[in-house]
Amino acid sequence: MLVFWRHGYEGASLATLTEAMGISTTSMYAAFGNKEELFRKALERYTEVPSAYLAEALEEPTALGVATAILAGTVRTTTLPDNPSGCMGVQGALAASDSGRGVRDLLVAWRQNGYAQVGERFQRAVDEGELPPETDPGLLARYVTTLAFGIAVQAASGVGRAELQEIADTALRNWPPA
Amino acid sequence: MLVFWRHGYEGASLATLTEAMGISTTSMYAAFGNKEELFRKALERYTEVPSAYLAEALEEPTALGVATAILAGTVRTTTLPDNPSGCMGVQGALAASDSGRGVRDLLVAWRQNGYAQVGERFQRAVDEGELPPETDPGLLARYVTTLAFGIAVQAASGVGRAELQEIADTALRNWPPA
DNA sequence: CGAATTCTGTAGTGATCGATACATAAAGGG
DNA sequence: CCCTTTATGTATCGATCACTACAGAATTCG
Repeated sequence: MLVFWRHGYEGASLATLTEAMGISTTSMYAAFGNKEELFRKALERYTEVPSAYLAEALEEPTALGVATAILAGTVRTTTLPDNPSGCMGVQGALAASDSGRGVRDLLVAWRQNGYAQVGERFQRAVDEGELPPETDPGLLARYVTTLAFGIAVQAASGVGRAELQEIADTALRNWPPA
Repeated sequence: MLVFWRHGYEGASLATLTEAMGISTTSMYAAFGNKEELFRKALERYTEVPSAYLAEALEEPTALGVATAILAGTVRTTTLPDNPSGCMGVQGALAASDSGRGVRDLLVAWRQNGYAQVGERFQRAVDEGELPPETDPGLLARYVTTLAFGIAVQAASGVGRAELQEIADTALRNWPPA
């Protein structure tokens, strides 16, 4: 997972992957089938562990709490000292060759899924009367995820954790934004 | 340039590149030296043409005008119907293998340069008294570029122009954010 | 303990990568 | 008009890609 995270899908060679996993190519193919399936499993694990902050954030009692937890989790996960900088769901395959289109589409769906979950959570906040009834929960979710993806790109560019957290704080000082 | 824009640096093969340019590999190597130099030239052209909105935006009379023009230009350029979706400066090489580290670092510097230009422009706005003196122009620039990079990721994921422009409008409705 | 079965490492598959050597075609100068 | 020079296309280079065949090691079960 760390290799895919750091180098992306196409930038991670089988040799590097198997060496990091401590197994040989044969064992990897017996266990996963091919490189794309291995990436799918790695993405599942990434979702469950480093990106677990998303599911936890959705359980925050208020919409602002959700947004705050999402951005704080993004900042933390994209700037872990011993892990690659950035978000695997973003830099795993943002652009790819024809052979990597399957994984690229997988990550598009992964990001879309994150957006949809946040949108449903904000819809609930509207339904419950926490957010004004004229609020567009989809737009709000797109706004928060856009900030998160932007933070991920900045982290991949080497921007530090403190500065990114300041950006998150600044953005959410005005809430709801619309 | 379009091939690099669409497939990224490592996802663009020499065969695809030369076919799109209408020349043979020999002519390409005689003219540019190698693939990395070709990418540098393509990035220069990208900066001068599709990304020209940045330089124009910096000449807007107000800081809000600058931010508005940057985000509007980002939305427009990342969702051109006949061009690849997204920003070449982001998806060109966000993650890469070891052999692509040079280009990855080049794009990190490219994004950092964009941030620095915006920061200087906002510093001028502070000096001229347009923005409150306690404003941190660097933080403001990081905020705007974060939104721009986030928009680029969303565009690469297939989000449409109208929705992205709504996000930009929503974000800048509160200005300055800090 | 011994035979069958599962698993793992080594070596090598064709395909494609970026990059070149060589031969041919076009262009420039006397 | 011919020779020199520059530029281009073809065919191929070694390296590496994802992937697999085969053989030996470990394990399981009678």
